[in-house]
Amino acid sequence: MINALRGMKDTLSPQSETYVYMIKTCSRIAEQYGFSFVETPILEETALFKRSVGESSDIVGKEMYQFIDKGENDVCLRPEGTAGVVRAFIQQKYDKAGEKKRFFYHGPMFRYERPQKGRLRQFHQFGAESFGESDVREDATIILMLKAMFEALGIGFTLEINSLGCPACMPQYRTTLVKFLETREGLCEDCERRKLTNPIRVLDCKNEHCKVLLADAPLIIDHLCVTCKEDFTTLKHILDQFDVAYVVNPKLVRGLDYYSKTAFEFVSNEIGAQSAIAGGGRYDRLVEFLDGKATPAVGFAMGIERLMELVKMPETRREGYYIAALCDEAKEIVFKLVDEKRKTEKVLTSYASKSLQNHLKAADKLYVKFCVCIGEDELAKQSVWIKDLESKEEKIINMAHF
RNA sequence: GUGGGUGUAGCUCAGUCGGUUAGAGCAUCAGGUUGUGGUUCUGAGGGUCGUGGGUUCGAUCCCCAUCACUCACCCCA
Repeated sequence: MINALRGMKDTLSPQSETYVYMIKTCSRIAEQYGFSFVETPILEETALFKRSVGESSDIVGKEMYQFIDKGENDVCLRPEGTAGVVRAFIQQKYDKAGEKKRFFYHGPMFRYERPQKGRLRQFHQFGAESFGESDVREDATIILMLKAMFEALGIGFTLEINSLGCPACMPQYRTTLVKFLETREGLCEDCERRKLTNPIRVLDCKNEHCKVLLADAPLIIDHLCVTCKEDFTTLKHILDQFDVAYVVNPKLVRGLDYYSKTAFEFVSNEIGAQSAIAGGGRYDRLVEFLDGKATPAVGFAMGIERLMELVKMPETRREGYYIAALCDEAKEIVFKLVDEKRKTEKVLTSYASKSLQNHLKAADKLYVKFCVCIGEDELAKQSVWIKDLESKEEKIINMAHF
């Protein structure tokens, strides 16, 4: 027997109904916020992710499904969605046009990790990216949009925000931080490495000893330039105004290298250790990094599998018809009626002729609203017997009027 | 990559201090005097007890390995 690969899952009913419901709900809301659907390839040139996500990240460093294709191209399955959308944005020359563009996407992402609760090798994200808008109100809007999505889906969350600074203040802070780190002895191996590659990430270290050593580390939030500081204040102000509860987490850094300024994370405490349900922020320099014309941008991604078990689905109601034969002679007309009715309704059937009791049981189980049967009596009178399984009303109507 | 837990019927799980034909509930299918469901009754089908090796007269049970699933670390959505 051949099984699905490790960390890869089939999604069947009823989970698939939840999946579809989530995509529909989030897509609708994204459209209301002016975003349009974009579909980009799952397979991309490896360089795209090395340059965008960053070689210092674990995602690129050790989690990519990377291989050489038959044309000798170094390619990989996308580990996240932003890079592809940015690439498409630049390839369409939207950067040069200078228009504001807003996109949303959803689909599979791939990371070669050890699977656990809320972490798969092939998982799905819903995300959105906004290009050309540098106003911090866009950052706030994206957070409000996410809030609207979670509310529509009945999902509770806590929101953490931070500012990572911009080219005007971040490098300076970085130097300050590195100097501080030089004074600390006994950081873990990972942190020693990060010190050189991406010192900001050291702050996010989960190692208890490191936490102690870093307790009084300088924080970016205290070293922001005037603009960044003002923007962060505006963001907090808007969130207050719209009753979005949040906590400022000065040690919140995004795992991907391209973020700057606003960074945020939506967290749930109901789904195990992998508690981040959505994350995002501003990445004003990424378009440039990928050879486009400098374009401010902000976006987010949410993990669909992590949210699936939190979604509160609307109540399902009985729906559609079950049409079946009580005797072999009725089979032919039943088959015809089924096909006819399917032009306008959901119709289920049985190819076997069985007792009324059996058909009622089957219809009930399939959770349809109407059970329709045709037997000897109905054939003789050219009628159908129909029962509403909710109201229990039943009647016999002319076949032509069914 | 590292560590813990678990692998018995389609599903959820019992069980054998190592002993002959391995059980239950749910689900499925067939019936309950010839046309009335969701909460009835009866019966049936369905298992190489994850795989390979070892110990033993004998292993589903003990030991080793392996694979899978799962949770956590790490990382991240």
